[in-house]
Amino acid sequence: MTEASFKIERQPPLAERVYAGIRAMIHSAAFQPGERLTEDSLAKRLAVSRTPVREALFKLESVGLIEQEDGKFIVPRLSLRDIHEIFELRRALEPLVIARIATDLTDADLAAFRHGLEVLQAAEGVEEATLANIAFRNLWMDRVSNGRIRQALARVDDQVVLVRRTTLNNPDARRVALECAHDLVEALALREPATASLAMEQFIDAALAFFEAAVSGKTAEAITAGEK
Amino acid sequence: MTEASFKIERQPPLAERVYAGIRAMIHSAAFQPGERLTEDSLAKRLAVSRTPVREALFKLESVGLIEQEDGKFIVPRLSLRDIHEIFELRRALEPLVIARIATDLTDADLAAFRHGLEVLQAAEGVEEATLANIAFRNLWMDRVSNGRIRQALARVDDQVVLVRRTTLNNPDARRVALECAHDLVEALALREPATASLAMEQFIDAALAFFEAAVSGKTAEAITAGEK
DNA sequence: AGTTCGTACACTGTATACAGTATATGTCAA
DNA sequence: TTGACATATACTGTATACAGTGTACGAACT
Repeated sequence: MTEASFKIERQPPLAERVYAGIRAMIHSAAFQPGERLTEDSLAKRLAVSRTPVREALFKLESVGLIEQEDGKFIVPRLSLRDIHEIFELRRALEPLVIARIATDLTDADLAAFRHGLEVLQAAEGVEEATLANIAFRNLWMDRVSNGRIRQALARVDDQVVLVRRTTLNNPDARRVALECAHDLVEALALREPATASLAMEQFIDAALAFFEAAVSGKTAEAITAGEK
Repeated sequence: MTEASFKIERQPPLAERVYAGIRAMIHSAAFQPGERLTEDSLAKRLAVSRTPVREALFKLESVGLIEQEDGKFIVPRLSLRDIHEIFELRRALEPLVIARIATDLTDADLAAFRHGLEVLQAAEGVEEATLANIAFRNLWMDRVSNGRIRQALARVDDQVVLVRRTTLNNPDARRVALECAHDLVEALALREPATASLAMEQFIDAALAFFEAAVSGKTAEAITAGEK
């Protein structure tokens, strides 16, 4: 038994890797908002057949990362209305789950949060800050015991990603996010559900405010997108 | 211009019809919980190729109507835990949206709700009651302006369907559901968000109670499923 | 009889071919 | 120049073929 033999890793289906690939492209803004994605071009670009690409596209659509219109797939232009929708859903779910987490929190969990916060504080530059943010977010999302709620959150998250980059470019936003995360951890430490819930609401509201500022203030393009 | 020419109705893709078909089968309990669904057999049964069936299966999986396990699709056995998860999500979203609806309610909306309630009262038998219930539910779900929340609700609904039949077989459950619907409409009539929200919570809690009773009291099979 | 190996079968994953449809381009006539 | 029509092009929808893999069943060996 010289070989590592515990994990029999079957490589994931091609469709899944394609999904991850396109998802990553969208995350890194490889496509223009509103750009059309055709099966053929993606298939050629990724050197696979249309079939897995097609499957990946449908899955991306079901998750909300792309939109379908008469069978044509396009990268969504998030309007201000879309952003409000997303944040309304976040406000419905996230304070609730964080309250639950605050109730069930173990000391180990708390330590993990404190560590996540430190990483967040230490992060420099956009890339690092983004990663730290995602890591911090995962910290509590992973602790949601209700799988269906976790899934709903993950979907929202996928959409948020579409605009996150915009926000985190702003140093002010990063600073505020850090403060909010700090407050959140404090609240968790108290193990008071109501306080934690409130902290999360403030976190979300702050994020929304920055998104709005970024959208309405930024470029003419972004503004017209908001009027859709 | 003798022909009706407004709506150019292109018939929906086969994959979508297959999706609807399998969905309907699941709703009408055509499969055993835990039963495996293979692409070939469904394709033959529906007289189409595997391709649209495959697409439909993936979509069904993404919606949560079936599960995937090592690439094999199976009809889920809902455990008690699953049911709790579903209802927790409902409790998070539905009171919130009904509060919003209560705020924005027009007189026409109210009339529609009153009519839906009458239909519900007039319904006799399981089939009719089920239909009336769905209709009533759609009444308020259609009035959710936030498309993303509506989508999240629709997903939950799809899962609820998996067990609804069990509950509505019970005349007591039907009676209580009617009462709850009545209270809900009353609350809406007052246009008091908080009252409506509360009424919805009671609606959900009552439904959960009946589900639990049905699962834990009913058959040995159902009980073991609950222990999963 | 039990265990192990091999073979057949059943399915999924992926590629590819073909058909139907919308869209763009160009040509001809008014 | 403009409008209508025809043709070409690009793409999706669906079917089918083929490969790889897990699984069940049976035979041979111990």
